[in-house]
Amino acid sequence: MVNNENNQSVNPSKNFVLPFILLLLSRVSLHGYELSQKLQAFGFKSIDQGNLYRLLRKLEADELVSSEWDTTGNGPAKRKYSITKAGITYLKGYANQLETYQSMLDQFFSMYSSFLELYIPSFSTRDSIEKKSSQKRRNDDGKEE
Amino acid sequence: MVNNENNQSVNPSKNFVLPFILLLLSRVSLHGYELSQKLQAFGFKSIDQGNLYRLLRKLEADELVSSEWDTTGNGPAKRKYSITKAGITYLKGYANQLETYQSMLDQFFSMYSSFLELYIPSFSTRDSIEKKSSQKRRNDDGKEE
DNA sequence: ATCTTCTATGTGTATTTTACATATAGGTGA
DNA sequence: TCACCTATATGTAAAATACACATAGAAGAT
Repeated sequence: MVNNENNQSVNPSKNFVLPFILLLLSRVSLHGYELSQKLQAFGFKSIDQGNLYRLLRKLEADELVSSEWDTTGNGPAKRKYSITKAGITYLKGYANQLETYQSMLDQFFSMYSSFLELYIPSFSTRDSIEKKSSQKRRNDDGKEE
Repeated sequence: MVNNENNQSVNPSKNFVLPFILLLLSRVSLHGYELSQKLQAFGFKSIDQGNLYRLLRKLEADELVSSEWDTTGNGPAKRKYSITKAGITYLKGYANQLETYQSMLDQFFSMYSSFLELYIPSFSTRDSIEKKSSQKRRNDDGKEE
């Protein structure tokens, strides 16, 4: 799933949750259960717990994250995940993919507005849809290497 | 994949291409090969031809689209697809899903900007990233029913 | 004539991803 | 003790995707 070389899939539908995980871990170390909650707050309404834990072990095997047991605090032991250098590199790559994804959504809604005008003629006189339209943030991912 | 009831998956990573297909067909009837090209223009760099044709047959079985053979024009016969009423209903539903998807991306890039500032201190003085930020288009899908 | 290339629609199947069910175990409060 | 929350994990079915290949009409080149 995480490809060794930079042939990251261009299809945005693949592994959508992955960049969010890496982004969250880039700020602070978290364990799986916390991640699950933060992802829900992000808008992921149905992350499968089992698959999330499996994914984290896979990411660790691919060395995008590292983990250690956290026995402090209450409750059962937690496996605390941190992002690695390789993980940060991948985060940047995934962010680029998500940008193209976002521009596809912009195009979708631009065309979708026209569709609504066709089907609901009164629609164009309403101001509830403000087109975010064309992508401005572009061609700069903050590379410094 | 296309669920009969309105328990459409909330996970935006599923069937990302589907709403784009329905949107394209909402404007004009197209055959598979044309769809494939329009989707590439949309940004889908790697749609699998075989799976696209299979998906279209599946959509027809689910009655979101209908098809008829088009023997006019040159070349081999084309199967011309049109959207159905049910297809339009689903398009609206998928558009709502894509909106939540878009707001997730907004949140991602908002947080990602902070990440870049941490890792590339000079970044904040540059103006190449203009935050599109918070979602404005919301809570109105043009329902008139 | 046949060869290549482009258009156009498909099938077969392996791999990957996702969904759903279930197991284990520590801790808290009724 | 029982229910509930936290926390991690496995087993497996179902769905989606990737990759290979088949068929066939038409156009233009050699």
